[in-house]
Amino acid sequence: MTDFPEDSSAARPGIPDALPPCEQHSQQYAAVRDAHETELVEDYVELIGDLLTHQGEARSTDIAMRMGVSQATVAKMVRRLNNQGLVISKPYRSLFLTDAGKAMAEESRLRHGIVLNFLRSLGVSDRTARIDAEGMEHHVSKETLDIMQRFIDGWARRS
Amino acid sequence: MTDFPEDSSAARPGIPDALPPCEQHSQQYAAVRDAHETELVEDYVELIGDLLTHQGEARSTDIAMRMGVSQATVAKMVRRLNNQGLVISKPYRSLFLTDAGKAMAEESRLRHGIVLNFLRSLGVSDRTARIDAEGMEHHVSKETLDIMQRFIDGWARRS
DNA sequence: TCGAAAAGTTAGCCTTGGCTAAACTACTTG
DNA sequence: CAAGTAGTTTAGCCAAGGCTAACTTTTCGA
Ligand SMILES: [Mn+2]
Ligand SMILES: [Mn+2]
Ligand SMILES: [Mn+2]
Ligand SMILES: [Mn+2]
Repeated sequence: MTDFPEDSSAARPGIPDALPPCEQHSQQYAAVRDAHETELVEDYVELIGDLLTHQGEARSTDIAMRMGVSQATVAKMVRRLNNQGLVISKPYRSLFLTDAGKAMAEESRLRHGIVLNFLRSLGVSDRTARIDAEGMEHHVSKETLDIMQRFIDGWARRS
Repeated sequence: MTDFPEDSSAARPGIPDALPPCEQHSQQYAAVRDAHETELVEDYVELIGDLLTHQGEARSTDIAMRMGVSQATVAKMVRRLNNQGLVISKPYRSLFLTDAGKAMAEESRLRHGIVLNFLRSLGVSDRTARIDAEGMEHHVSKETLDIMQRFIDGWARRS
């Protein structure tokens, strides 16, 4: 079908992929480092949004339980989220999201849901799909996400 | 088709996913933290293997260029890889892989290739597929990887 | 209502993975 | 074969993201 005529290092049967040009190659790793910088923040904000939706409040002890991390670790991260204007926290009270936080939470929730449902529609078990999606979601570009969404739609229509 | 009867929090049309049980949820994040611990090591070892294959030698200056990172950073990582018994390095000489290193390189290369070709076969452009695969590869379970491989096979037969 | 348990905070420690600067070794070329 | 350039190593700095321990505040039940 497609044969990637624009890229001489693309896959051809039997021929192992050559190394991509240096500059492109380093951009791949840079993109991963970038994703990892924002990843934790996205997961916290998404989780806070989910807790607010499903339990009505987001307490740091619940976050610590869900994240599998100490309360001290949560406290430190919450200060960061506060400084970044994503979360509103008053001492000894539950957390809330700023408008920016709500936007990030919603965007993350949507993206996470697409990746999760894409894996499910491929036939991956729910348990595994959840584990894989938790990490994969942060490394999926807009282009890939759109393709996943279309794939889910096609699968839903067909089933 | 499948309706995930075994999991009440699985996707149903219109109903937003509930939060998974606490213990399962924390395992998701733990799996991501685990993946990130081994991720860099895997990328270095895979890259060293690729350089040995495609250029005949793996010099730390080339690694630094490809990774988009300073030579000092590479030197520090190489010492770690040495201590972990993955790489053989003699002062001021190119690097080689131990048997354990070769095994890890090969496993990573295969996994990376499956994820990359899976994205390509979905219709993702080569450039984007390479970027996304570089991060996704570390978050793909055996179960998902097998499904991706079968998907590629089906696509290859069909095209 | 008051005292204990739960929740939240703070301080200080550690490892990882970046960086720059400076010193050292190896390679290349006139 | 002697510079000079390219490659490598080491030292020391920093931020992120974990942890434990000790403390403070809030919540709850007898
Ligand atoms: Mn995630
Ligand atoms: Mn790889
Ligand atoms: Mn990678
Ligand atoms: Mn990742």
